Amino acid sequence: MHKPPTHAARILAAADKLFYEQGIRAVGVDTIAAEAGVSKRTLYNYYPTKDDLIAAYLTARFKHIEPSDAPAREQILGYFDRLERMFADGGFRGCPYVNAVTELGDRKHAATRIAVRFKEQRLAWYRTLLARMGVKDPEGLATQLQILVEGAIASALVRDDPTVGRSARAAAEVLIDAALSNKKRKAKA
Amino acid sequence: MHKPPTHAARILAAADKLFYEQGIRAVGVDTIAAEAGVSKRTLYNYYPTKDDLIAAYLTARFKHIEPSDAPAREQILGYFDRLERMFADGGFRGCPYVNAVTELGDRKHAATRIAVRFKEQRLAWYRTLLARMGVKDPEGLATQLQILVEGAIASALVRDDPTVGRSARAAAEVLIDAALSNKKRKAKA
DNA sequence: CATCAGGTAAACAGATCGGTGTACTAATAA
DNA sequence: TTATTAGTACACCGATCTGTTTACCTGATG
Repeated sequence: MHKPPTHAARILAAADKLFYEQGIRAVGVDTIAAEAGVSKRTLYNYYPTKDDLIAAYLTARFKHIEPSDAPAREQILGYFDRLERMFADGGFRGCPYVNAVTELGDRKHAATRIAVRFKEQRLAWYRTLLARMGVKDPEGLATQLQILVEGAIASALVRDDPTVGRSARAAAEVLIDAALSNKKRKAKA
Repeated sequence: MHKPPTHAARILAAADKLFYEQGIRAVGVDTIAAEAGVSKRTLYNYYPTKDDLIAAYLTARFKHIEPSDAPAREQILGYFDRLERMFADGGFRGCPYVNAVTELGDRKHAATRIAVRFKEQRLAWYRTLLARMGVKDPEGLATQLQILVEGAIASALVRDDPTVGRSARAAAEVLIDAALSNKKRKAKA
């Protein structure tokens, strides 16, 4: 039973596609309405301003992840593998949250705040898994893993080369192993 | 003896300030002309299109660096220190090249190609220094260092927190040391 | 003095931007 | 049947965009 998508959903889908593929500032409201097959009036009925639509776009992209029961190290490295797959899929255009921050350039914009929260959520995910692994400084290493992820995204974008995902993954392994052997050494001392 | 800046230079300085602070798409040609204290006609006389001005903006930002005679490891870590200082300076808005790629979203745009060349130049710098240090895979580690730099930039931007520079530097140390101890181990074997 | 390159200010062109107002239509519920 | 709701098509608003045109000015050079 396929429920037909509501107007709001079609608008959001069109905004997601166009905003991500072409950029927030590059796409006009008329274009989104046309892509959604909806009159501009209806669009403005659901999303009173373009800023609201931008915020909804980023909110809808916000995929929460929770640490699973799988081994922490595998979960983290698997994340890098998924990254590389995203890079290889045609049409990769970078991180929508980082892109929104740079395109809008306004720290008080609702979209910027959503972006910050997204990155915080990701950071907490790394931190939880690293703490479970018993590394000495989960917060610091979580930040470093996040740096690797952001850097892989940016590098894949400007180089147009998905294999940086593998490089980032390898770096993550070295950092994690170093943090673990550190712990062992400390434990022995 | 202060030579008065030429019109072309004043226009470029205005473009640099406004493009970097507010974004390429967010700034109009009229605004740049006004900031430069120059008529719009004069601006278009020096830079026939906005795209030309964008390309000139990125070209002017292109600071070549050559490996110096200082110890390679110090040069690389010093680069991260300079990064952190840039983050802490008010008005940091990310990497102008990455920003241009995301804002323009056109791989054939002259500005995009300048961005790619810039990153290649940086990569070559790391590679040369790492090769001088005798690490096993200078190319791979250079990519990883570049990932750290890009990631630190993106993270500093969305977090609005300069200290990620330190985290990236620490990660770079771990990666470099691991690559060196690897080499020693191989040499001993 | 005459010329002319290089600058100015300002209007203009044509397109697009975010957002509204209006008049019409189709379906639904009282 | 009639009133209401939710949608459409489309013109319109003022602002802004890149880029051009026009008319004027000014200072150096012959």
